[in-house]
Amino acid sequence: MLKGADDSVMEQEDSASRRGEMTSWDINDIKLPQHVSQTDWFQEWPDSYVKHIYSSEDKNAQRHHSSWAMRNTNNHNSRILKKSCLGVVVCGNNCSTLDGKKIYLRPAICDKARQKQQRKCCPNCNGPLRLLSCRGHGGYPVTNFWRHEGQFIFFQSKGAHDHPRPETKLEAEARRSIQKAKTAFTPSSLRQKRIQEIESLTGAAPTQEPLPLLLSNPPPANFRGHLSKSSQEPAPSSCAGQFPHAGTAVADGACGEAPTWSRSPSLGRSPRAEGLCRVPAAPSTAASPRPCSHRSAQHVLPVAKGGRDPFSSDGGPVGRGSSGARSPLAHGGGCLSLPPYPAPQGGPCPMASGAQPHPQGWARAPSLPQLLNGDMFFNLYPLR
DNA sequence: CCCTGCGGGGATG
DNA sequence: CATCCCCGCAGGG
Repeated sequence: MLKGADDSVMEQEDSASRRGEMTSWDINDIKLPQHVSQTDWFQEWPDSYVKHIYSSEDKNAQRHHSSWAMRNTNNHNSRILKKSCLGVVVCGNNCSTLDGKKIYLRPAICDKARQKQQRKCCPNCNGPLRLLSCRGHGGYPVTNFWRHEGQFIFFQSKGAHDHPRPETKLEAEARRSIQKAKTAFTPSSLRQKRIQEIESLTGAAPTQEPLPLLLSNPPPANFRGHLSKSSQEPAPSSCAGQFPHAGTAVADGACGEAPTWSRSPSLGRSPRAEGLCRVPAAPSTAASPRPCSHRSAQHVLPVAKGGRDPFSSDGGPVGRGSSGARSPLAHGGGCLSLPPYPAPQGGPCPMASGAQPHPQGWARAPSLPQLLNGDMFFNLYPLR
């Protein structure tokens, strides 16, 4: 409300240290600052032990949103909401899209949905999907805390994400709905036939490929609806697909490599299991109704109760000396992880502004302002 | 279907 | 005591 849009980026850094007003408190304090001269714009990608004070009017803050995939964690304290990061879903084959981007899907928040998600195939190459869990906080997932106090909503994050950014919530939703729309026409059983029909008619591979939206397609009609609905939460990063440079920013050499893969030796099973998913070298021809069937391969994880996180690669946190092993810094910066999907004009990124100044490696944001220049930005961000 | 928040409860330190 | 996690439930889109 007091801020200009254009200073959102620099502001963060600023806000963090603004006269100690912002940092002199801890989410656990009995008393939090009562008078705050300025509230922060909602931060879409908070990272690295930051604190923010939002207006209690801020929709995103009210909903405790984050573009990181955060799930509710019970801390047995109803006054402070705690959420922990689920990491990011990557392609087990470490494939790249035609424009060189890596696959960084948003882990489903719901446990069940997440398990189901992992049984699906990479939208790009049909390979198996793998959940790269977050261990940015002493071997544990990064945690975010929210506390509603009077006129403000206090936010604090602990830990630095040690993985690429997943799709934003809107991007994930958009992708889902597109896919659904694509398959909606055909009642499952007929799908195959249908596709073949189309194929024969058009003489070309049906648009039914692995995952359409991957390579640039118009966003679903309802996308706009989504956006406008949440016009309060417009956004940046997602204007990906359409922006050439977005792709370059993505992972590539920098991000998805080595450390990433060395990470989960024990996932489910032997990597062989992936074989079930056909993994064409050339995604473009992969087409056809692929029955991705590496199902059983995954949920096999014997979930010993108490074992932590059955989904992710390994049992415990620090356990495998991982934290030291994969320092984000090793990846060189600039991993935007903009999803390979096209982004509707105006970009979905619901949340707001900024780019995080913290050079922790992954968290380099694509500077919203760069993507959306002035006008657009303002349109998306009605004054509040 | 899935997201979100709540809260009981177990495991571990 | 603390923190971590898992699970089911309920409300809502």
